[in-house]
Formats: sequence, C-alpha cells, structure tokens
Amino acid sequence: MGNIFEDEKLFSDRRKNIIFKDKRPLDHRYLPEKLVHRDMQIRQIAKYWVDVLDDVTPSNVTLYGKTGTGKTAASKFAREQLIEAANNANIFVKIEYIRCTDYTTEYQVIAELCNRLGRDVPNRGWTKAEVVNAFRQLFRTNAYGKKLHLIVILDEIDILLDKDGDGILYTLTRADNISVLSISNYLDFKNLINSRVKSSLNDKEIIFPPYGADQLSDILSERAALSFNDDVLEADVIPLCSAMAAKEEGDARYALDLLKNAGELAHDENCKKVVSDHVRRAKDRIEHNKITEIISTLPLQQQRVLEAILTLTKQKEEITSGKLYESYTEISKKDAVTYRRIFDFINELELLGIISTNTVSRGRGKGRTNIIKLQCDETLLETALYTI
DNA sequence: CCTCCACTGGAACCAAGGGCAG
DNA sequence: CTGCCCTTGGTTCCAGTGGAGG
Repeated sequence: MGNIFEDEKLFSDRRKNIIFKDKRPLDHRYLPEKLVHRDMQIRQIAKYWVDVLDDVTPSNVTLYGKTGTGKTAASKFAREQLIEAANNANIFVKIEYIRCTDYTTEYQVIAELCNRLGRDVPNRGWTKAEVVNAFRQLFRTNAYGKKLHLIVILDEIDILLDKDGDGILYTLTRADNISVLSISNYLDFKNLINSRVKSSLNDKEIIFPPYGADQLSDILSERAALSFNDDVLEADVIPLCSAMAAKEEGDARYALDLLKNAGELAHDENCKKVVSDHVRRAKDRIEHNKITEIISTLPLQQQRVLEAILTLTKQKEEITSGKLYESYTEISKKDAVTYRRIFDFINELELLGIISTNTVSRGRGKGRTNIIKLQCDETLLETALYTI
C-alpha cells in the first residue's frame, strides 16, 4: 500500500474540489489585503504610531472590543504597514506581537522579547530583575547602531494582568523608546492596574464595536470570493451566516467558522452547492466540536468533577456543591483535591459554558445552596469523557 | 439580626525545572 | 559537583464575607 496522503481518491478530491478553491481566507488568522469596516480604527492606530517615523516614541494605545471584532487583525495590519513605511524612511523600529495566553507572566514576556531581539535568555533560573536588566541593556548598548524603537503588542492582556499583576506594564512603560499596544476583551481591565502604573501608561483608547449583520456580510463576501468556487454559494447562505453571527455579539470569527464548516459539510456530502441547511447544521457541528475539544483537553481533576456532575444528573439529583464534592471524592478516591479547589473548577467550567450555577439562600438552618446544572448534551459529554 | 452554608482571597507550600557561584 | 536561589503551576490552609428565610 502506498502513502495514504497520495491515495488516489484523496488526491483527486483535492484537485477538483467542487466547493473550495482555497480554504485559507476563511481562517480568522488570515490577513487580507484590506480590512473592511475597520478603516477608522486602523487610521487611529496609525495616527499614534506615525510619531515613530519622526524618531519619537508613540503613545501607548489600548484596543477594546469583544472577540471577533477585528482587534488582532487591525493591529497586525497596522504593523505590516508601519514596518513598510519605516523601511522606506530608514527608521529602525521593531514591532513584536505577544499573545498573553502563551506568555502569561512578566518574566516570560520580557524573556521572549529579549530572545526575539537577539539576546538569549533562559526560560527559568534567572531573577526577574536579571531578565529586566538584560532587556534594558539591549537599548542602552545601542547594539544596532541607530536608535531602536520597540512597539510591543500585548494581545489578551487581561489574562496576564490577572495572573501576574501589572509589573509588565510598569517595566515596559518606564523605558524610553518602548510603546505598548494592549488588546483587551474587557472594558474594565484597567481595574487590574494600580494608579501609579496607570499614569505612566497614559494610553489612547480605541473601541472596536461589534460588527452588524451587514458588515459581517461584507466581510464574508470578500473572503468567500477568495475561497469558494464561483456560484457554489446559494444566495441566502452569507446573509444567514451573518445574521447568526450577529446574534453572537457580532463575532466575525464565528461567522467565518460557520461559512467554512457549511462548505465542508457540502463537500463531504458531494453537494454541488452550499445551501442554508448546511449552515444550520454547521452551527451544531461547531458547537459539538467545541465541547468535545474543551472536554478532552481538560485536566484530569476537572474531568472527574464533570464525571461527578454527570452521574448526579443521571440520578436526577439536585446538585449542590456539597453533594458534588461527595460524589467527586467517591470517584477520585485517593488523590482527591480539596473542597476549596473544587470551587475554582466549578467557576472555570461555568466560564467555559459547560455548566451553569445558581445560588439560592434557604434561610435559617438551611444555609445557602448552589444548584449546578449541566449546560451541554448529556450523551455528548459522556462520549467525550469516556473516549479519551 | 441570626444562622448556616456557599463562596472568596490570600498566604503558604510543594515539586519540578533551571542558572550560577564556589 | 553541591548548595542555594530563582520561576511556575498547582495545590492546601485559613480566615473571612454574603444572603435571605426565619
């Protein structure tokens, strides 16, 4: 038998895919030539960043907006543009994009920045102060011949601040020729910063409102033209995707996902066209995939918590935190984790949308009770849990 | 306004990974 | 090589706070 990737059927499927010509534009990370409906915001970023072309450190900038409103894309777009302009103007500027879900502490961010700027620094072992020093040294020693400007994009900064405090902003904003562009999903992320740092941050804010259904339609049409073959989309497909995503707080990522999955369904079923029914089923499929994905990557202890919830649900019991803990210790026997820890797990699971909680107070002698309910399909959870 | 249970915040602790000076 | 100090992610421990029916 030959290589499975060169299998004839697979090969020919790939060659003459009736539906797709190129799936990449449907990925939310794809950066198009032009970002529709984000002109304003990009221009604002440019307005602040342009200072760098006069050898002046730009203001710090903060982008706010819900998921899928184009914050990351806009900042990357601005980044490309500025690099190009700086090259032409012979200005030395580096723009480093850091996703704070990957680098979750001040140490890690600074170390990563050092590494990217060509100074090797270990992931562990050094003091925070040593790493910061090494970082500062990069600017002082003038290793590059001309003045170096650094712009750091901190995506999902709220995660970092929540975990490790605002030290990172303190160190970065203190430095002379560093400018920070932070991206946050929450408007209130500044509560995580103390006032001293806040004043040295002194940032300009740019809001990314959710996309409306019409705007989503424009985005989808543009990407669809690049990724689908001509005339395979029924006329109502894009409007439907847009309307559904508009309901999900104008999430463009979700809209793209819907469209892509609808296309894949159509392809798998050998249909010549993508129709609205595909979209509706794509929605279920995305939901389904998301949950199995989440559950299978959950740490062991949290899976056990879910298992406990599942068995209790089956027994038609009203699940309280106390009961849940009982059932949980039952399941995990020896290496059970403490009661306190369970609350963190419950919160995390709720945040992921797998369960819901509702506390009620029952008065004297009864205390408070937390009613926990499963928010996803029982059988789905069961298969996900036991087929790992 | 008391009471009981559910919940939270913070410090402390632990083990694993790693650097560095002596 | 050895001992000591660092970060990190996970946990435990403890001292609270909060809410509403009685």
